Amino acid sequence: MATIRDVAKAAGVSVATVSRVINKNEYVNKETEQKVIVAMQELHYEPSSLARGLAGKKMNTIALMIPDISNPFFPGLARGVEDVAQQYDFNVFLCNSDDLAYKEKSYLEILRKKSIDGLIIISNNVNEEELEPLRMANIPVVLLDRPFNEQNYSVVRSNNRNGAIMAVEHLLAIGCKKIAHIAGPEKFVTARERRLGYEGIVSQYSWYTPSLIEHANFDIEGGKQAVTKLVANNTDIDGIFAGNDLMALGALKQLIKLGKNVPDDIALCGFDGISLTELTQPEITTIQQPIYEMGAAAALTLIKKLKGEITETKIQELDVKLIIRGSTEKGKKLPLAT
Amino acid sequence: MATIRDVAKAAGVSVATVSRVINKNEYVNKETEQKVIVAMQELHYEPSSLARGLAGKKMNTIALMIPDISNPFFPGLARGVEDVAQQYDFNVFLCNSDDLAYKEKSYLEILRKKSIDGLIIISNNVNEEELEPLRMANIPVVLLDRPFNEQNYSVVRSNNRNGAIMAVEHLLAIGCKKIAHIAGPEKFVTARERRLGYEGIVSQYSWYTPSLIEHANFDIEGGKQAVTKLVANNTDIDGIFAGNDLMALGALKQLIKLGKNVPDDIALCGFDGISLTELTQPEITTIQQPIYEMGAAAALTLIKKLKGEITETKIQELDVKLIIRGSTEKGKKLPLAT
DNA sequence: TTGAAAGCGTTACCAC
DNA sequence: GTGGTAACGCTTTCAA
Repeated sequence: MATIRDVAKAAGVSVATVSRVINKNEYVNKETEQKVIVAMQELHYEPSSLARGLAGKKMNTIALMIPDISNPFFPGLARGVEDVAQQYDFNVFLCNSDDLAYKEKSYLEILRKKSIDGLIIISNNVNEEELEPLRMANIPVVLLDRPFNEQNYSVVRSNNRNGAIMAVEHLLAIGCKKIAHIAGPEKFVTARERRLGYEGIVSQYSWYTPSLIEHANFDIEGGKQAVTKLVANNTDIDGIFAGNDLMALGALKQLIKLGKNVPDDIALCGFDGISLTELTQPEITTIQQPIYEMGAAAALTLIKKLKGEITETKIQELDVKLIIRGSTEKGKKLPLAT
Repeated sequence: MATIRDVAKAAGVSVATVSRVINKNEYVNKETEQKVIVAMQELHYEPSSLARGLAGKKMNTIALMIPDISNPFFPGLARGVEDVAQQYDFNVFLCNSDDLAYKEKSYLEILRKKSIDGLIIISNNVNEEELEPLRMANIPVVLLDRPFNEQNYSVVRSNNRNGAIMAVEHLLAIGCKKIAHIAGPEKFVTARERRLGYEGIVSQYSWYTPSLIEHANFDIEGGKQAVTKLVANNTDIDGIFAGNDLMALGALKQLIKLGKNVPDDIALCGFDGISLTELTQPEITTIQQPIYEMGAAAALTLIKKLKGEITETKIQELDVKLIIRGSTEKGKKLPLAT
């Protein structure tokens, strides 16, 4: 590997000059610049990121900390992040935390040691204090999807509460008379916001009782279990708003197993817009978050901060969208699955 | 951030000594060691990876180059890779190539500049020549899933041909009399191997004709299109072996749309074992690859190479497994979806 | 506009 | 066992 010295020698100039043409900051004589460029090409010179980093430059590396890339919600986000990063010549470290505080902490340390430039994080655990070392090290952080604090950090999230309202209103619009909600764990801001959206609407109705809310884990199994309980406790439910798509998927499975017709007996609406909801029979109506765009927006915000193009912290709340599919199209004839 | 100098000063020893206790290679007096350790803790000293890297040490960073993290096949692999990496204190760069040669090339350059220690790659494009620079730089490479060369690189893959044979034999065993195959693009080794496995079995039968093989893209749309053609050209097909699960998913959708009963009219078997196949109605029988384990094995191999615990290149061929589900359980009464 | 040289925080070699 | 110090490859300040 050729070094900057080799280039300098080959071009007959000083190391400093070569550095100047690499960084394009200071003025360099056009002719000298050409000589240097030629020398760089001939030697296939590639600056060492390490050395630049040590000398105080950015590494063009960010980290993306998510609970679990194998959860279908995250790959889209990750792709959005990585695409933008790629576009701006950044690389991204993938960090799976499993939403475990100790893994997150351990990563935060490592990332500092490795001189990453910035962090995009999705976490329920992390707080001001844990991020303090990054603040000290001047490493900007963007909170994605689940902000714990919207004052001191840039945040990218979607409008969960509105989405929930849209979901419930849609179920009402198609004629549902008693709508249950499968809520995610309360430790998720997103779960809380969606529950609040649901409650905001249904609490005006006389049929509403708190037992229409069933909490469950944000996964398929959670959806199944919740449905079982819900159906046992409330014989006349005719609509379910699931707090995320995975739970909706589980709910659908279980409803079919229990012999319920979806949507005619019970209509179902999910939240997230992951592609799995298009594969079921019937397909699942859902509140679509702009997942990819959220990742992309987070990455863009972070990179602009790193480049100094943004200094203030800002909140980006992206809009969600109701996607109507078979699971709420009552009375429509669907092709049989078996 | 405290540096090694600060620690040395605080402990009243030389920088070299501190370095020694950090690296635990050479002998250091127990007492001095203690002093140093105490000093490190008091100053919250954390060695800079950059500096270590510049000085010739490994960065404990590997790259994972895959086509697209949002393709459901890859997150499991990525998770396997990252888990093992995490366990050995490595970080992983996520690189989405979209299977595009120019993106791959660009990444290969960047990775070299950034002094990554090793690479795990899934690619149809990359070849000996393109990886030469890494070889020169002494950066080990592990080929995952789609080896282009099994001589000079360590390879982790699964037994595609066997899997295909298992799939076809299963379809025969449940009574299928005419089995078609939706094959992936020929540029994928995996697609070719599966097709060969299929042909190996069916070519012995009198009903076999090459028109039973339909090529399509490895995605849902591909599966749909292939089914349309297949059904149009071969009215008496009663079994389909899809070259991967995404195609099987599309195939199922289209079969239902065409009014076919799966499995009674046409049985269906996929390949990969991604979790989506459990969500459909009926659930899809598939040949399950140990996806997570493949990622984990690749990472383990790479890291062992980096640690010098392995020197030779080796091939790991993991076994696949037939998972029987509704799409091949003929005559079994399934709950209705609508 | 350019060059010399002092860092950046480690490691590793050579002395003692 | 331990210390001194060149070297890793670059950026940046200071002079010229």
